[in-house]
Amino acid sequence: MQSVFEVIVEPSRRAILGLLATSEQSVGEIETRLHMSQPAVSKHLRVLRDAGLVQSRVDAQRRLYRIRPEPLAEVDVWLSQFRQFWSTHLDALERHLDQMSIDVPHKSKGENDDPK
Amino acid sequence: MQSVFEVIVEPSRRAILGLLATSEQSVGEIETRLHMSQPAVSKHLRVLRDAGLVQSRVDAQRRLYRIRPEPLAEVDVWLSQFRQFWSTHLDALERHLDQMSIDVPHKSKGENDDPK
DNA sequence: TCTTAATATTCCTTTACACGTATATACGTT
DNA sequence: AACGTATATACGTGTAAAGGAATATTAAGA
Repeated sequence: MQSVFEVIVEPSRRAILGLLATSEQSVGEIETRLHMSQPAVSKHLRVLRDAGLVQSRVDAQRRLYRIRPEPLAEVDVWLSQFRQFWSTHLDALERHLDQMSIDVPHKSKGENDDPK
Repeated sequence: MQSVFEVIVEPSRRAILGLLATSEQSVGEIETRLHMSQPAVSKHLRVLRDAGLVQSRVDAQRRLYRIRPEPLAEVDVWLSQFRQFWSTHLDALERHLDQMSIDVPHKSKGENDDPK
C-alpha cells in the first residue's frame, strides 16, 4: 500500500481529487474534464482506491467515484508541525503564495536561493 | 525545479524537515540522528534547498541548515479544498488517524476497501 | 445472443530517482 | 604546507512508476 504522500505526488491524481472534492464523478467525466486517456484515469483511480482516497459505487455500466478524505488527514497532521512558522512569518508566506500563481521565468541551476 | 509535492514524497526528506522544524542542524547532526549516509543527507538537502524548503548558513566547516516553510504553504493551500470533509466527517477521521499509528497487519491486494 | 458502452487490466517502453562508492572541495589546525 | 574534518558532487546501478496501445471485463439494449 502506498503512502498518501506517494499518491498525491502525481499531478493528475491531485487533479482527480480536486475534481471529486466538488462532486462525485464517473470515469468518463474525469477523462473528459481532465483531458486524460481512459486507461490513465482508471489506473490513477486504482491507486487512489487502493490508498483509500476514493471509493466507487456502481451506476449501470458506470462507476461513480467519490472522495474519501480520511487519508489526507495524515498530510494535515504532518503539516501541522510547521504551522508555527505560518503565524510567525506571515508576510513571507503571502509573498510566496502570490509567487506560486505566476509563471516563473527560467532560472539557471546551481545557485543558492537564499535571498539574504 | 521540483514541486514541493515531489520534494516531500521522500520519507527521508520529510524526516529532515521534521528535524529542522525543531531547530537548525548541521549535516553531521542530521546524518547521526536519522541514521543516513552523509552523501544521502547532502543530496536530500540539495533537493530541499533547490526547492526553497531549507536554507543554509556557514559555521566554520559546517553548514547549518534551517527550514524555510513558505513552500509548504502550497501543500496547505491544496489541502484546504478538502477541509470541508474534516468538519463533516470527524468521527471517521479520528478513527483513521488512530489507525495510522498502528502497524497494519498484511492485507491481500486487489480488494476494494469500501467498508460498506 | 449480438452489439455497444463504460471501465479495467496487461504489456511494453521510457524516464526519473534513490542509493552506495568513490572522489572532490572547503575550511581549520598544526 | 600538510593533514583532518565536514560537506558536496559524480558515476554507475537497480527499481519503480507513468504513459500509450491493445485487450479484457462487465453491463445494457436490441
